[in-house]
Amino acid sequence: MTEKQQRILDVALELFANNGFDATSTYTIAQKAKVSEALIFRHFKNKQGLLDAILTQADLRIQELVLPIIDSKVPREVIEMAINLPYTVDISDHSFWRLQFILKWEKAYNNPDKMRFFIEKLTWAFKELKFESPEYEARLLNQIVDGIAVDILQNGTDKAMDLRPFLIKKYNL
Amino acid sequence: MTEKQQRILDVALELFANNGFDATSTYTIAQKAKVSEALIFRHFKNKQGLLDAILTQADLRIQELVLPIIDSKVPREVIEMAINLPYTVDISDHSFWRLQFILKWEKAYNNPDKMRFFIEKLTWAFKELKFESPEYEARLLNQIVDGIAVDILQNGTDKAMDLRPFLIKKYNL
DNA sequence: TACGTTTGTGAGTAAGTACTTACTTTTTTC
DNA sequence: GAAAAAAGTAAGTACTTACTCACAAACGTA
Repeated sequence: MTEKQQRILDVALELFANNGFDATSTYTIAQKAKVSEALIFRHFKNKQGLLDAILTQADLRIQELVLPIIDSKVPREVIEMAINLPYTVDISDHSFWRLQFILKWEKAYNNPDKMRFFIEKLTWAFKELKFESPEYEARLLNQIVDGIAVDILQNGTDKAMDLRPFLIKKYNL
Repeated sequence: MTEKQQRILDVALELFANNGFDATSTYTIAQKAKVSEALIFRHFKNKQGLLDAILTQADLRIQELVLPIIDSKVPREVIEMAINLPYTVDISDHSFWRLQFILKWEKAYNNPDKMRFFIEKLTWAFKELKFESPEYEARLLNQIVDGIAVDILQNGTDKAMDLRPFLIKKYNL
């Protein structure tokens, strides 16, 4: 991956995340990345290929973020890490996460199975902690975490209420 | 509002909600609505005006849905209605709600204040019910309801887990 | 140093795009 | 029932879009 290639990906990610895929032209991407428009097509075949390349890099980053939770053997820790998840995302990664959530609204990119292992791990943790309905608890917490992430991404870290202490207490951690 | 005008709005809503605003051309809208493309511009001035008209109708429908909750004087009922909210939305209104959530990702349309009265009512209800942190509880429930709505809209009523009984029990209603 | 391969570009192109104009038809109003 | 207003359209226009192509520069390797 050359430097120009990565620059194209970075610019495209930012523009896709903030203006949307369809509202972003390859011409604009080329200009902002300071390369010729043709280079985009040389490297990524077409506009769709550009998005695919971004999403391939994306999947790695997502796994990276969720892996410590999947790997943990301490139920309490799993729940706590899940609650903290949306707050630990670096601001420089916000564009990337925005794109992730935006694309979920397009059928082709909405893959609920992606979060399966995460939900299963939560279920396991709640079961270990003797919660009455681990499956429901897991689903609920997953939705809460998702909701908090959306809130932070849409309104900024500062405007979003920090629910961590409240949730930690609620779950008796 | 003539029949053709309403037909344009209906078609535009569906296309905007499923393909996105930018990916939907006025030509396609006209074709599906079986009117000339020029009629769209005659009635709604431009493409943006078309979206604005849709959103004006939208605001009324949203208020309609939330009003019974705002009006209720029974705390228990307020919480219960809030929990049920996403499940009571008619399937024929799904396009409309999808658009609402999609547009939230564009700064110009993201107005967190829209939900203020709803959150304030929840806060009031939790306070009445002697919950320890009514503000936090309200925010959390708002996010849960939002999350459930997203889940239903993205994955369908059937695939989404029904969390109602679980939540009703959790809140001791 | 020669040579194949990769990286890069300027100048296209065909197919959209939102929107306008000049005009006709229908409806309303007195 | 005539005149005014509103509803409707076909055929454009100016511009943007994703994408191609012919060619040049840089690079790896023998």
